[in-house]
Amino acid sequence: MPEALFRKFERFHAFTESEKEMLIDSIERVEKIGKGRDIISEGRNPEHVHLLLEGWACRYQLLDSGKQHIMAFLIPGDLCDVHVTLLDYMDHSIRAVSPAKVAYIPTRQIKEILGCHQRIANALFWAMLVDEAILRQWLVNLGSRSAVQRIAHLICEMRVRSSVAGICKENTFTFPLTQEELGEAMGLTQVHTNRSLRKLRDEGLIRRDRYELEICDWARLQQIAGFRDEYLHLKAR
Amino acid sequence: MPEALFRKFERFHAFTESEKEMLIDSIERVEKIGKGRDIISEGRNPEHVHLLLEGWACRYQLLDSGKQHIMAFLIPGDLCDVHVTLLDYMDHSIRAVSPAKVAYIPTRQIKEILGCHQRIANALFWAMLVDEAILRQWLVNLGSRSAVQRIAHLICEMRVRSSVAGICKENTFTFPLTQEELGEAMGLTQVHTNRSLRKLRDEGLIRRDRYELEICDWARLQQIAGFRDEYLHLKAR
DNA sequence: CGATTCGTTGACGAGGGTCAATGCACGTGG
DNA sequence: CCACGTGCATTGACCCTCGTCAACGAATCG
Repeated sequence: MPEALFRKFERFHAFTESEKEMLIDSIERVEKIGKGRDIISEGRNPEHVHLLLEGWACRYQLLDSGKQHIMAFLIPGDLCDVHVTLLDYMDHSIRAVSPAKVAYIPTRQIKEILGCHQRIANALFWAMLVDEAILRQWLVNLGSRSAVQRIAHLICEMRVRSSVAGICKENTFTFPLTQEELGEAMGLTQVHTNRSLRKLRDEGLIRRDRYELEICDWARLQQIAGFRDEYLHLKAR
Repeated sequence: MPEALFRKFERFHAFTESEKEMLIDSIERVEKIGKGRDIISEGRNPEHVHLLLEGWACRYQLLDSGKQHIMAFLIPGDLCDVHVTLLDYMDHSIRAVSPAKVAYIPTRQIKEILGCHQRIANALFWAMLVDEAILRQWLVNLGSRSAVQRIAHLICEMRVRSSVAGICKENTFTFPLTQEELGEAMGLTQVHTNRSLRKLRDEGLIRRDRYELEICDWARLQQIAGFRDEYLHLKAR
């Protein structure tokens, strides 16, 4: 089931069949989550770690102002909250931005794996470090780039990550965000997000049909965004 | 020597004397780093992990535009780059923003500790998770708050972290940033940073004397910033 | 078939960027 | 001790990106 996870981890090191089986066996159950529903809510420590199998999700936080800010997008193969194995408190929430399918893995199991299976533990650790690197890039994005650049950069990132997860065919992949959500992530209003997207479209860089996104000029899109993929640590070693 | 590190880790769990000794013994040497000098540069994988003992440092990245963006501030007790134990590539640089003292720990030693000493490994893991949580808050900061709020929020954070590290007396602590650096971190120009700082000063919230910063109204500063310290995971368990 | 959600467009204003000059505290060398 | 240079903070004038408010379309769904 979690092919996307294995594909991602192969960047770090390939798992043996028995390791894969162990991971699959640790899945307690799989659930479908409706679009817009929370997978985990801020506050308490859940008893499961969640692995996204299908669809997109986002980390987000509610603000005093009533607005919310999106801090990350998760795609198939991403673990939502290895955090909770060590932190006693979720400091943000995660919700599905499209219909999603989620695997529930008991926290206990993850702890056991972390303790007993060095190789898998390292892979999880590695995945967390990459997540952190992504977070840093988002920070640079918000802090130092214009609206158009920010959006272009996010598109570049999600395209590469989708490729790694095996859900990007040619130059087209699923990008199931409303302009409002895209704005919430990029620190922009929905209106300005709309205009910026339009610029990218008018320049012939991207095309959108419903929630499918096609990249028409990959080289120029990267260049405009200032995107370089090193931070995703793709090179298999 | 690394009292700040131990103080910080106590939030997670107290170390035994032998564990402390092991960490101290793993230090190969200690070096002074001049203000503005790089501790590690983007690119290759160094053979040491760096522990900050005195002074502040920052993670930063150079941009195509020639500008740079600061993605984190490090204070005594912070490990700069546990990353390099698993990632083969530093995707950003770290430099001293004030004169600093840095302990060099061979990567090999850290790997050994991660493999053999579960408790210490967990503590390192925990520290990384907290760093990630901090990063997420910075993201919210840049994405959803005004200049004054951003700066106020950073001040709140650094005050709490300084307390934990044991380098904040009463309401005063060392805040060795130029307005330019502060701006580079908050996504603002130096000029606007100046005006925003002035507002905080005029409102009687903070006072600055050289690089000492005094917080005059802690409650209101937090309120303006929208600061809540949960994300720092302070509660000792 | 409305009802709702999401995208599109316009008008206007404000927060923050840019450019540039000035002041102030140093540290250094003569 | 003064002269000078340098790094940093301060302030003003002006402009542009992006936010706000609001209305209208288009698509989807029960």
